[in-house]
Amino acid sequence: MLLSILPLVEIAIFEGSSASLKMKRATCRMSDSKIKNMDDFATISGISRPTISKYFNDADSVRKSTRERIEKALELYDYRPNFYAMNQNRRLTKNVGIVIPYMADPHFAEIARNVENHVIEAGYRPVVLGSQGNPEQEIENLNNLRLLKPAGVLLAPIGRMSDAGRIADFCKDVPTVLFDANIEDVGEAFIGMDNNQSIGLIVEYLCRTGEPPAFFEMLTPTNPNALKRRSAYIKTMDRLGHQPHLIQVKGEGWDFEEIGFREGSRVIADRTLLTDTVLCSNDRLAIGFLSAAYQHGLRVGLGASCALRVAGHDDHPFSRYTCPTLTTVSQDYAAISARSAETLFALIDTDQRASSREVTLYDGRLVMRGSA
Amino acid sequence: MLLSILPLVEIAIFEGSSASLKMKRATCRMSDSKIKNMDDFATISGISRPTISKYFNDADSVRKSTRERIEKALELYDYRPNFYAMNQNRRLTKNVGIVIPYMADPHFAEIARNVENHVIEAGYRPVVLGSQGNPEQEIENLNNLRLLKPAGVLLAPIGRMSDAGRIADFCKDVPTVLFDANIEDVGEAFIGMDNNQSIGLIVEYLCRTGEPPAFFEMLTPTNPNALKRRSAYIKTMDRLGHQPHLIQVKGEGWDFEEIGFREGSRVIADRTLLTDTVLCSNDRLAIGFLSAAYQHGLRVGLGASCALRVAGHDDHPFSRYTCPTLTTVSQDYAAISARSAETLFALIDTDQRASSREVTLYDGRLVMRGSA
DNA sequence: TCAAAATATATACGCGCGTAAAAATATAAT
DNA sequence: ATTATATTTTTACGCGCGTATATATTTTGA
Repeated sequence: MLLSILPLVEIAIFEGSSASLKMKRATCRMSDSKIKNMDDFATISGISRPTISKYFNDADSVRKSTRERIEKALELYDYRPNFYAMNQNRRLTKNVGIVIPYMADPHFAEIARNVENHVIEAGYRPVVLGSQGNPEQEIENLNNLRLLKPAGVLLAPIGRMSDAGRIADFCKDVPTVLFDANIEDVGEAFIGMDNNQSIGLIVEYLCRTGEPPAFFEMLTPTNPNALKRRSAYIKTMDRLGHQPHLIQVKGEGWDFEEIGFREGSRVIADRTLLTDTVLCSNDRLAIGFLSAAYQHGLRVGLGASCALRVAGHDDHPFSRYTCPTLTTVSQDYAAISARSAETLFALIDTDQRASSREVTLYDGRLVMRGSA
Repeated sequence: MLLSILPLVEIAIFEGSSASLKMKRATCRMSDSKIKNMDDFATISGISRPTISKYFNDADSVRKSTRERIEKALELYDYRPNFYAMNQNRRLTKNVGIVIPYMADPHFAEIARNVENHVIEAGYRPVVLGSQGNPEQEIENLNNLRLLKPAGVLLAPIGRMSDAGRIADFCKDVPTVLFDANIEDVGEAFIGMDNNQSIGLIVEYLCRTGEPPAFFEMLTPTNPNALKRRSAYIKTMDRLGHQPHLIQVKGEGWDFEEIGFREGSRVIADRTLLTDTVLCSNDRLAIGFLSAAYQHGLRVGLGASCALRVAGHDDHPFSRYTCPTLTTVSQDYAAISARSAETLFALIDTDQRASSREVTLYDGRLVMRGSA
């Protein structure tokens, strides 16, 4: 029944600058008036509400003397406009939505953090949302963003499972830049990494330093990057004159370490591995695989004493702490997030849609660690 | 200047039941009317707006025939009330805030997920917020929750750095149950784990199966549980007639793996370790320590062939994939989250503050894996 | 000093929805 | 059928703030 639609809302508010907050906190105690709304604040500050409203929209839009009076009052009474009421009847806000596929994945958490900073620096207010790997929640996040009337949205889609149609509908209403994972022809632009280059890089490295790698991946990956990596692997192996060897394991959901561990264990136990080198489609799978190898007594790493080489992809925050540390390809987070933000702000500023959908791909960088 | 206060908002909306959504999606295409608000929907459904409003507040509060008419209309036009406008002038909402210290930590992500489910089951709408380890953002989260007029809040505080005074202020206005980390006398109740019991458990286990453990921890831990664990360690060692040995390392922030790795490396290199057994204050430190041991060629685990035993605390989702897998104490997530939710709902239902602040502590369970 | 330009005020309405009270209607009970 | 009860409708106002317009007050420039 319809009643059981119970939305879950994740909200977190972050204060960029804090010095002023502390000041306010220190002084506001003396006058414990109950400033409930803008009207109250207008009254005690002796300034009309429309002017106060203007100030909060853009502090430089009021006369300097007025601004100083307002800020003096702000130090006495720590009033702040109601964020939700604010957006209710605004034409254009300074809100920028940031939607990522999975909050609990440190990989995405780091990306979000990065993008967030760019948004703050540009004078916008980031609104970060996680879709928890659930395409319906992804749509829900976008619908919810709509209510905040965002100036634009930076969206890293879940991927293959995403409801492309409804996302496209959203993009018609709100300027949206896709990043991390592409959906063909959706959004004004896409910024991501060049899986072709990055996989080529690590496959070449592995081939040069030992046996050609097998490719360990999920049979039906959620992320479209995974599919690109698969074909990039095959292409590179072909180019180097090696026979591609795909290990496509079963598994659904986002518990990649578990899948890497379970299927890695199986592969090792079955002795179906035709090579001593395994390239995993992403670091989280590799982390599980490493654990499986350890438990089977297989020493992973370079050199004669090792039975196996394992490499990953993404430079997951955790890959520095695996045993051995994980050789991988790092994404240029900085460039991707900077460019995504820039692209969106350019769209917002020109107030027009992109004439053509621009796709920007950044190169990965080889990170040589202990595992391969 | 005050202008630079740029709040960051994290929002995610989750649809509990989805069958109805799909149905709506399938049928709403036929009539592409632009239902913008409740007035529009009232008009097309032929029912007055106050009744519609009543329905969305509680579907059972309207006559069955009316309800059916509304739901028939809902299938044709997929209208949903504006969440933010809804809360604007409500006396009491069904919103329940859930605030956790750090979103990107899989440990807290799992706890949040658990609590969330209980809130949904009770017919409330969870609003999950992460404080990113930042006490100001924690306060900001609470302030922001206030705007949503929540029926209650489940708060896992950052800990030692939390602004206890302002949190207490919040608790005066909104029924709040603390969990995971306690702040003395703040909130209506606290539900957590019994660090005394859990540390006693693992210290006893370690002593019985090998050398008494040293305690590896941060000198100035963020989390108050860490302090309890420290004294529990000392107490248990005393009781067992062993000399406590604290290894208190420097380090700030939330990058525990890095601290565990860096300081673990130092301790191992310095040979200041007086024992072959190390109990880490939490799993994330242990994960870093394990990595350090591996890099120093120290074999970790039980048995004669191993040079070191390492144990953790919490049963972090990742501790199943370390090399070796991590022996630890698991928190009773299920019990803690269930009890926290129950306690809050009892408070909400009776509509009165707790007569006395109740503290409930659950036992930990020993998880014997490979590392000790 | 005085007019022109810039800014602030007063006033009013809008956003999308909650909620209260009285009037109208439908249902249940007799 | 009639009365009593339960629901719905009408009407109106409130929440906290954006925004528009006319008016009043500065500030600026000459």
